[in-house]
Amino acid sequence: MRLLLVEDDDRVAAALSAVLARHGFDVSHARSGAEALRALLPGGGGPFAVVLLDLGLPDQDGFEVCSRIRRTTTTPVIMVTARADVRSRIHGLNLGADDYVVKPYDTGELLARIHAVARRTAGDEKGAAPEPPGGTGIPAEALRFGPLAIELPTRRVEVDGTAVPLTRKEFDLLALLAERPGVVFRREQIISQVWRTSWEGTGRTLEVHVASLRSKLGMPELIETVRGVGYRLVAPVVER
Amino acid sequence: MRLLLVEDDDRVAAALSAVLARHGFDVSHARSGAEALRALLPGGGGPFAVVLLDLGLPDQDGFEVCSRIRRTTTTPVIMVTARADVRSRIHGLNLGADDYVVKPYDTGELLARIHAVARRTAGDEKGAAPEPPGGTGIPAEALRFGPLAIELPTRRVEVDGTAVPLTRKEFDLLALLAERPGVVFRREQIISQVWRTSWEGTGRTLEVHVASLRSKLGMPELIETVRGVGYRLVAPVVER
DNA sequence: ACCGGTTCTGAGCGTGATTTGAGGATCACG
DNA sequence: CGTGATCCTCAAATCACGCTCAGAACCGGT
Repeated sequence: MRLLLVEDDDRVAAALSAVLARHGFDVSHARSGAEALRALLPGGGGPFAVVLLDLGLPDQDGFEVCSRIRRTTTTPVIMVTARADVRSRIHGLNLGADDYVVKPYDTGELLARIHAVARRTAGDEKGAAPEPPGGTGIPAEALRFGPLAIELPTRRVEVDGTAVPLTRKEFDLLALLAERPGVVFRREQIISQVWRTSWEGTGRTLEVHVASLRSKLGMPELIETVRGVGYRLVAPVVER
Repeated sequence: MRLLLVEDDDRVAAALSAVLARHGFDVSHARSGAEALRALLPGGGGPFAVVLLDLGLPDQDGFEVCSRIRRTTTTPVIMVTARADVRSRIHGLNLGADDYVVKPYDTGELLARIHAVARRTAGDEKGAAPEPPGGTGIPAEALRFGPLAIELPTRRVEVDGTAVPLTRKEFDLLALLAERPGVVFRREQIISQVWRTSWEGTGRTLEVHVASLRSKLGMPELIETVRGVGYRLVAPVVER
């Protein structure tokens, strides 16, 4: 379960991250409001089950950040802050925050509250931007590249209309590249995203998975290797 | 918007009711745990958007009441109590409560928290309480997948026209998957939806229920396991 | 308090998915 | 054209994951 921790103080963030990680959360860390909003964009590391938002940010007002998050996503927000006054609490909650926890807090309680919020919102999905106009309303998150179709929620991949069974890693890898067609992902980047451990692999693992993807998809040119850097998904030339 | 206020002290209840009513809520009042549970049964005055639950009840432990509410409904619960210690808070939240407010509280904050919870829950309302047999003829919301029919309000499941008795968890699990055929639910997602109380699950529980579902339905292929991710209900083949 | 049904736990097992390793191909650059 | 670095292929070994089964705990109704 992924969390986004928005906190400018690195020491606090590190300590809290450790605790959360120990309880099974996969924590991303943003040091500013801008960074947080970037992380919430598609491909920014999400989707996140919950955002823990400190109000004392350097670049902008925490309330403002919350309301921006609300404007583009439905990702739950728990405000975590030293501002204890009732006015702030009410303001925060009315801005769309799901909970408001005052520092200093008990770690166990914070965990319980995170769980409570996540429990309610599990299955909401789509922390992404609102659907582009003109859509049918239902199908939502499907990516297409010529004969290739990738359905995120369903984890199905089709080439020329016939389903291609992919394993977990293969699909995650493909989905990652497909989220940003054309841009080059570095090997470490890919590894830390697909394998959620930052273990610096010294094996041929990544290559093997890429190979198997290429062969399964039957479009070997789709995934281009950029020597010394990583890989990228080349978008077939489409009219614009 | 309907609220259920569970509070044994009539004076407190009256005062709070007045405030809530003034803010547009339709408040029902229960004086005991038993009364509260009765109110949550179908036809008891609900459905309620939120339950405000005082822990200091005369007839039974408030935690117990919460846990019972959770066992049969998904109605959000906000615990409102004088018990301020962290242990109680954590316990309450882990029992499935959505929020925990300590007396004395600020009325404005309570309102904001009610709204925050209701906002999240708006539009849930599904497999809550079972409808009494011989119902009023309300159009049953039924899902069909080939020979399989699922009636949500009635919690009945039929295969080839013959009823299949399912246990509570089995039904909830099936209903969850059936809600979005084809999409893959992660194990954590399923657990937090079907088992509403947060619990560090380190067991084979989910597998066991899936297995029993598969065998009871006699259509083992209906629920597909997606290795490393979770499960999905295979969508009926549709032409496009 | 009892009883029947439901839910949870733990150990062992099988099946794929993932990783590893060695050698061969390819590339960039002098 | 040579050379080192980088990437690819292929198969075998490892490992993680989900499945089964049986029994224990637990709950709800009588």
